[in-house]
Amino acid sequence: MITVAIAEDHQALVDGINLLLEYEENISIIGMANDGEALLEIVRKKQPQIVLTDIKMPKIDGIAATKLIKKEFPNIKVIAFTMFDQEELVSQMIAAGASGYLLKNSPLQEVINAIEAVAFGNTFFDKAIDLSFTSEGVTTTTKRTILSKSEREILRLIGQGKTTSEIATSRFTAVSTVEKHRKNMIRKLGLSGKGELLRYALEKKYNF
Amino acid sequence: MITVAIAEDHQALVDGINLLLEYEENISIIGMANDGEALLEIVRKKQPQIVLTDIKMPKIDGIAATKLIKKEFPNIKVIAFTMFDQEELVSQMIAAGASGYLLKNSPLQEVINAIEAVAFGNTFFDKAIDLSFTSEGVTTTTKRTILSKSEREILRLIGQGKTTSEIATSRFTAVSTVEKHRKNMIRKLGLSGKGELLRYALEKKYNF
DNA sequence: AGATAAATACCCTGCAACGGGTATTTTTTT
DNA sequence: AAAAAAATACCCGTTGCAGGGTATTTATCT
Repeated sequence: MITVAIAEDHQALVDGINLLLEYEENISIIGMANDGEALLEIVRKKQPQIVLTDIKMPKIDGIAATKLIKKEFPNIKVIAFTMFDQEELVSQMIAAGASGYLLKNSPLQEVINAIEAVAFGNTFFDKAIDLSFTSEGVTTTTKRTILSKSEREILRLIGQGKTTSEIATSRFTAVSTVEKHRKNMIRKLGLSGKGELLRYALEKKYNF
Repeated sequence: MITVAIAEDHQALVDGINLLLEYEENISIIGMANDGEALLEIVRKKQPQIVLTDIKMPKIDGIAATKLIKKEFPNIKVIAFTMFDQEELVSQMIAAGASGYLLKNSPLQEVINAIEAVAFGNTFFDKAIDLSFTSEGVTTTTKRTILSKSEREILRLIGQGKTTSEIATSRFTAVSTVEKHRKNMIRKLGLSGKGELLRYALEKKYNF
């Protein structure tokens, strides 16, 4: 019997998965949560073998939740179940310790396949996911382009719609400094073009 | 027997609804589509009594699809099933002729309730929907700030990260035209500032 | 203590996006 | 057929963001 906990803020989808697994003899859902905090509670109490989690969630996002789970219970396998197939998110989930990654626009049957594959010790990544970028760096994960503290703060402000000069004022630094951070981030993240950094900031924001 | 057609681009959710309705004796799903175009085909061929449709969909969105369906088949009832609870969208769906509006973060059981209510001739709106704005204007709906067809198309392309000149090229129009549409949208939507239109486009897209 | 990374701040260039007009043609609605 | 709305295209000017440098101070990590 495989025990599973689900975290997902779209109740309709949770219900759907429940219905699907109701007739699966060897899979049992032992807990459901609508946010990351509730998920952690369930995990601590019931220690499922598999956690199926959304990335974009209230309170604690899926990436942070995964890190915490893997830290406390390295044996629990985590599968991401999300709408986003951005490389960044996939790689962050892998870095956090996820064993699988499912997209919501794939058939529900895939959920069963993924749960069984991961329970068996394999990894399971949706076929739509481009894993090319991991080929060289799966083991060395945390070497990836990581933003510095100031950069992340500025990125957050960009995501809130602040302009460069507003950010400079609120941080008591020069406009040129903020601009420099912007450029460095663009370079680090491999972006190009006018709106791309804002786009990136927004994708991260909802995002999780 | 109530006949239903579903349009929804998240296959997982379609599968979930299918599972749910499998054991409902008096509801039968006679067609499924992943985009608006396919939905219209199904509707024309099979003429279901109820159409359950997402709003954000490829090719033809739920609002446009609803208008077309209600124009050709006024007796077919349309229920919106979406993640968005924006006033704007709700009122557009009502204007388009929808009889119900469900949010994806409500229990799946609600789908059955809505289908049955609407099939019976009632309307069904998710309790999370704020309908206060309709009190004065249900009949006169179409007075709201609504983007035109070209504007929406351009907004979609903006959301995809296309620049003005790329959009102009792909639409075989002048750059100045696209710029004009941008400005008009900014005015209509009450926005201001460089990235705001992109931000708006992205917020609508993921909408969520 | 020495090396490395981060944060700070400035230079210059170019262009895409905004903000404000006006005007013509096409489509849609009445 | 007339009126209204949408789509087309152009004008002007301003500014913020990006792309390319360089350089100094402050943390941080061996």
